Amino acid sequence: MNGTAMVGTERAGARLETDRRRLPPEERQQQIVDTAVRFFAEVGLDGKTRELAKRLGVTQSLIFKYFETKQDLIEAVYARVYLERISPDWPALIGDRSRPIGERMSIFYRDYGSRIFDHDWMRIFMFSGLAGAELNKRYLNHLSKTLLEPILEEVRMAAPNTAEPTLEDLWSLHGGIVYLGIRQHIYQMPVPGDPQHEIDRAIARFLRSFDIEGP
Amino acid sequence: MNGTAMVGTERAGARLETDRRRLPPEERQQQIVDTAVRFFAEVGLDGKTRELAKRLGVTQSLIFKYFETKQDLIEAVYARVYLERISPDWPALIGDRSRPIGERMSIFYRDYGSRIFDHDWMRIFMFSGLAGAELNKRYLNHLSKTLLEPILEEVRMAAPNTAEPTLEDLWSLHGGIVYLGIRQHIYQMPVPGDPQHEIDRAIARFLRSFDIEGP
DNA sequence: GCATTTAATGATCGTTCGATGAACAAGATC
DNA sequence: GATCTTGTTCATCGAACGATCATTAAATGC
Repeated sequence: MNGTAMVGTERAGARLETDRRRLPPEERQQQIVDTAVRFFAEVGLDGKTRELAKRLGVTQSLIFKYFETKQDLIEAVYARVYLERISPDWPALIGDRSRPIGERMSIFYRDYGSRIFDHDWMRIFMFSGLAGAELNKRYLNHLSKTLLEPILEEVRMAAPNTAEPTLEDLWSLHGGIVYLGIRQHIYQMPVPGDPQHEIDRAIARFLRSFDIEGP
Repeated sequence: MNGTAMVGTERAGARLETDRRRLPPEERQQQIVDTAVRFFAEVGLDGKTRELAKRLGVTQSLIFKYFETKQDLIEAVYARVYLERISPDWPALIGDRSRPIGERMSIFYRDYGSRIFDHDWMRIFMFSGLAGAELNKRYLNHLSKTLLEPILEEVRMAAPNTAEPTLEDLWSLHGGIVYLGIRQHIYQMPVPGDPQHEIDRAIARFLRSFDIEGP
């Protein structure tokens, strides 16, 4: 199970797969982080460096050539995993009043779901949250400020002035959607085959309760 | 740094409250489980028995007099914590058609919330879920069968025959409510001071989206 | 082909883990 | 107050942990 690219020199295939492979440092470092993401997502941040090394097919000591401490490796895993979860396009999408709010929310949560309904992300986010990492709070605060609050404003614009939605209402909708991923990847329960359909239903119910047409 | 053992009042020969105390086995066992619940909820199931012993003010070896292995202790923690979370009264409440469905759901989730919006429970449930414990699945399946499905039936009874709610709709509502506790106890974020108010809003929105009057 | 550089290994350090068993002492009974 | 029971401590085990460092061998330049 060698996942990485073979190096240019192909010498008549006499090389054993268990050979000691010499990778460019940058490539090796990336490989370690890749594997560490999957590894820590499975077993938790208390996963042992020896087992990680076994998955990598290298010795445990090699890991410490690329990361001074285990904590440094974990930080690299955080950095890797927290990228790719937030798109800079979302604020523009949310504020695009040429489209109905239901459509905007549907597209947003379709994209959002495709990024966070991910085994590794879900579990590492939960592990780090339980460990008290500051990253989770920063992430959620950022989410609230740059996405939920703008959505709230747009929903208010679209709603007849009867009863106004609150930010907590949006957190509730958000929680209901995220809970789909929690059921699947944390509790490992079966979930509906088409999450987007459930998400659209949740959005439609939300908007309908404020007399707004859904997606 | 260790504040457990030292004595403040120096009455030589007098009864020292922090002395090595000899407890009835039943009492000691209960005390260990009590402390272990709080301890594991804080640091996770990988918490070390020596640190737990320090909190108890006893030696580490004493723990193994009452529990053959650490895993046995964890099972005892599970058993302790999973009790008290489900009331036998709920099915009768949910099926009581002399009251409007909104009121029944409000009362149910008020009681449910008072039981699960708990620091120790929330975290241990999440830790054990991440560890792949079978208990979580059993708990959630039980919840679905004995509570969510009956609620679904009652909501359908109360709804005009326009659009029928699904079980997934109820999971979505449930997730939105539970997410309040997750934000508070897992991510340690500030949450609204009156959770019941938010819960009632969520229920009202849910029912309203099916043209039913809320609580 | 030989010297140089440097990934990667292998052996090992000091520490800490869960767990064990002998020794000790608190409390009841007589 | 001597005796007995047993809750608790003390000392320690082997395994496993993160981390270190001298050694080995694959790539590179001359």
